[in-house]
Amino acid sequence: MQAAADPRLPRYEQIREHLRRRIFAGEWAPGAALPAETELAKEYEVALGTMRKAIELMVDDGLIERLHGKGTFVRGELQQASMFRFFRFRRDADDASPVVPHTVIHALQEATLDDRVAERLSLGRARRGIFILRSRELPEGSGLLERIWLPYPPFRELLKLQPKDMPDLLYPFYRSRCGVVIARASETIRFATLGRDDAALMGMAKGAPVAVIERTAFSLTGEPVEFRITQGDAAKFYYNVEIK
Amino acid sequence: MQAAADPRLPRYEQIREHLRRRIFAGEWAPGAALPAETELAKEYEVALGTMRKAIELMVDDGLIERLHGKGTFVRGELQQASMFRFFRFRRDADDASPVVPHTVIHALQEATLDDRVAERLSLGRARRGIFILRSRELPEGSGLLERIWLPYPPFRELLKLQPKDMPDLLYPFYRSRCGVVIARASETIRFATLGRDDAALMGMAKGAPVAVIERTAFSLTGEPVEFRITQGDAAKFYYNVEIK
DNA sequence: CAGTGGTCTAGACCACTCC
DNA sequence: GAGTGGTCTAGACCACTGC
Repeated sequence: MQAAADPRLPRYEQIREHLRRRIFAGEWAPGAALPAETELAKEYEVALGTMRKAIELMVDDGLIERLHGKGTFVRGELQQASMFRFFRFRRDADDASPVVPHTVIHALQEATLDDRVAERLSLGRARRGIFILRSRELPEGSGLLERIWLPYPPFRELLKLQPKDMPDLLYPFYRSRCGVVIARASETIRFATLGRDDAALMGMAKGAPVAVIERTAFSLTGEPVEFRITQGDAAKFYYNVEIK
Repeated sequence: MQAAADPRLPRYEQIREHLRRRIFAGEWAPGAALPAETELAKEYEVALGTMRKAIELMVDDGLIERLHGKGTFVRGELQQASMFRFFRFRRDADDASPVVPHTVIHALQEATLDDRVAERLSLGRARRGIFILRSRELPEGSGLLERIWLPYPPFRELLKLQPKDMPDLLYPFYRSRCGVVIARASETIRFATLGRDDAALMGMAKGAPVAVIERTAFSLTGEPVEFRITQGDAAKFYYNVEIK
């Protein structure tokens, strides 16, 4: 049960790495509680302060979460991942409106993942996988157009679904039906203009400017498991960055 | 010398706040070293661990920086603030080319700050201030067009300059000539199309798509002291976001 | 070498949650 | 009240920097 990592690293780094592996190995499922810090300190034969440091680092990593008086828990889904956070679709910018966008599935099918997608998903070369094309619409009108590529395993399950049974939120579905927890994502933003087909799907003019967000989503184990390209009206794009 | 903050807060929070104030008050200039942690622990009459916690928080805030074996230093300028980080202007994406963009000053003058700008700078109402219009160009060709608004004090000094004496990098200049250190900034990204005049200045077509970055920059004391609107070719805009 | 920050210990007591 | 994480102490020793 001892950490077998590089002994030149501080103990708390070794412990962090070891606990991370145990979480990846499924010893504690997402949402489950880790042993109390005093337990873990005993188990790893270190002082409480050292254990706390290791745990704090994992909290910073976003891997676990601490709740005073309750315990330390493996983080569930990635939060704040909605593509709508990049856009201002609300009528009057009054905040408290947790409207769930309506989803329209245009395609849900097997597909060959081309080289670009295969590279993002760290697949050796082009392979069979799953392709989804969908719109996400708010009552106000226009919304987002989304293309999603998934590797065949572990997402084969999705092909058994009727489009009408597709959930609005995919990540909880990935977890419950495919056993994959999305823990992290990398997104790039750029601008482009709409091709004819996409324009028709979005109810916008051909050549209209759009913001394009490309997201690679990673599982708890750090593997890229989903690649997604989302397009939305550039005029409604809005994003904030804090630097220090 | 003791912290006079809310005594219900943890000691390390009180100490953090107190040290922050002392830095703002100029007790240690940017780049200067704070006393050693053992000294500070004695001064505040706390254990070393408590002092370290307070210091770690300030490091996370970006206010100070620790160097093993050397000391703890007040951070100098805001880093990574270049507007070019939002764009891909490089020829072949070969990285190691620290090219300093060439700056062209189109205007440097007194101006009345309109309500929108005055609000961003937390000025009661429209006031006199300074307006700068400049281009930042790379050898490759097109670049960025920048509008900058500054309140009259402490930037009056700038008006004595000839445009040819304006430095490429403003923040070090603000510090050395106006006594203002930029410590933090808030940026929003949106999309627009070029008006006729801006298009001419940028050597682009009227109506061409641009990414617009609006930045409010804050001094060490937390006051907004500069408002800036930067425009660049939307086709070259590129930004990355990591979420977890 | 002296002086700095980094790691680690072995405790004590407090604050919060839940039964 | 039992169990959890949060705060704090008073030390020890290690690792890095610069004279």
